[in-house]
Amino acid sequence: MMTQTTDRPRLRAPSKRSLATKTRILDSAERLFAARGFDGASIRDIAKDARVQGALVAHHGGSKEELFYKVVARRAEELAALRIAALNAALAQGTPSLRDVLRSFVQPLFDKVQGGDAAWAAYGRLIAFVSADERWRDLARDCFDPTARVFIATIGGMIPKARPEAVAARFVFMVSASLSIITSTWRVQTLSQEGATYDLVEDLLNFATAGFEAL
Amino acid sequence: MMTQTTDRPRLRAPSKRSLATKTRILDSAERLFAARGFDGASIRDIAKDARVQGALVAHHGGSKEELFYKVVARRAEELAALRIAALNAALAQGTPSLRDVLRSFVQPLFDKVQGGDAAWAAYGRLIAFVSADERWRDLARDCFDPTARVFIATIGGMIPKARPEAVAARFVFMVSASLSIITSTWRVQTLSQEGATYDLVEDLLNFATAGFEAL
DNA sequence: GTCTATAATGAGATAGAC
DNA sequence: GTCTATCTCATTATAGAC
Repeated sequence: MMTQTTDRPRLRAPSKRSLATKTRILDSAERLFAARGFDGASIRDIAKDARVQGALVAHHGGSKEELFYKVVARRAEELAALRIAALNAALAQGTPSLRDVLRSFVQPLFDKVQGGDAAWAAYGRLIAFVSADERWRDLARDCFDPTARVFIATIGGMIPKARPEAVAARFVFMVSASLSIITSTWRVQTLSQEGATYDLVEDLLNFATAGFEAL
Repeated sequence: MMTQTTDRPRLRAPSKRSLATKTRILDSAERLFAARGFDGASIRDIAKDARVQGALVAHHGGSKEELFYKVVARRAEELAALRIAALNAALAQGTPSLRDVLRSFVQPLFDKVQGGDAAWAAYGRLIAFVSADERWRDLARDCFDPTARVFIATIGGMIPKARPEAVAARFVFMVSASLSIITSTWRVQTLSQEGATYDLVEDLLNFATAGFEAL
């Protein structure tokens, strides 16, 4: 997975220009992977989009698969930190509601996705791709499972009678439903024949909270 | 989209052998598209898997995109019929519960997917791909929206106070969660540290029914 | 309806100069 | 760290014989 073959530290830090190039490559890869999927986006397209020679993509990203990993991992840590911070803020209030806990998982991503940053919007679609395709099983485990475990443990503690598998299953259901907001908002609009915008995140929280409380 | 350029009927019916070949091609395409996605599966792989020359795939399937459409559409009609039949059976009993109505949508696919038929298992993954990628928007509309509308109307009739958009949104949440059973059962097992099998369909129905009833 | 053969393009990866 | 150039292979699609 790593480009470097030894564990020795690099001789010098990368230059500012190099870092900027690498960021541009990762940004382009993120956008194109999100738009066309892993196989649908080519290294050449990514290089062109980043205004860079093809060999540079290999230099900064390694193989195509390594590049995909780097793109997904890049924002995963920030997202995890936001979610854990939101959870801790909720827990600090004494006895948070189940809805507060679920919100602290769901809201940070949507704040980013709907916050006007196109890169985060792309990243949201990327998460949906990763979650829907067993091919990225290891990647999902590395990037998203640690946070999920914390939330599942917290939720389980709030519903002592519930079996752990039932909590985990409902959590996966909720995550999947939340990603459908990113991939399928158009579908909700088509099916309800409504053009108006509509706060799907609040609706998801209503739906999921009730689903958990039924335990 | 169609291979024929005119609407005139064909001069003669396809031979048995031709039909068998076409079926074999669609079966292989279904399996490989489900395993690797649209871009990940090549026409060559499909031809090889079907033990057929590449040109025959083009002859029976048209372009790669047309082939994908045909594969998805092939079982969509049967699935829709099973769902509508289950719904009508539930409605014939007088006043079915919301859970019964939701089950009549969800259960037919899982009966097929878990029924030991590998082709239907592949088709289930295919539906998950189609649902998660806006690229197949038109395909999803053509193949799955008519049935969805019937169910949304029925559910809406059972919860008169609910806004139509809220019902449609919850329906999309439920569909997405149900597809996560196909794509992410391994994830539930990993996150709950349980090796045991577990009836996720019943759990999904509990989750979704509570989510709808909260309206 | 089936096949061989091939056209035309694009893919990922890398060697080696600077 | 960057670039040019190129290798090798796979891709979809189609022409034309049978």
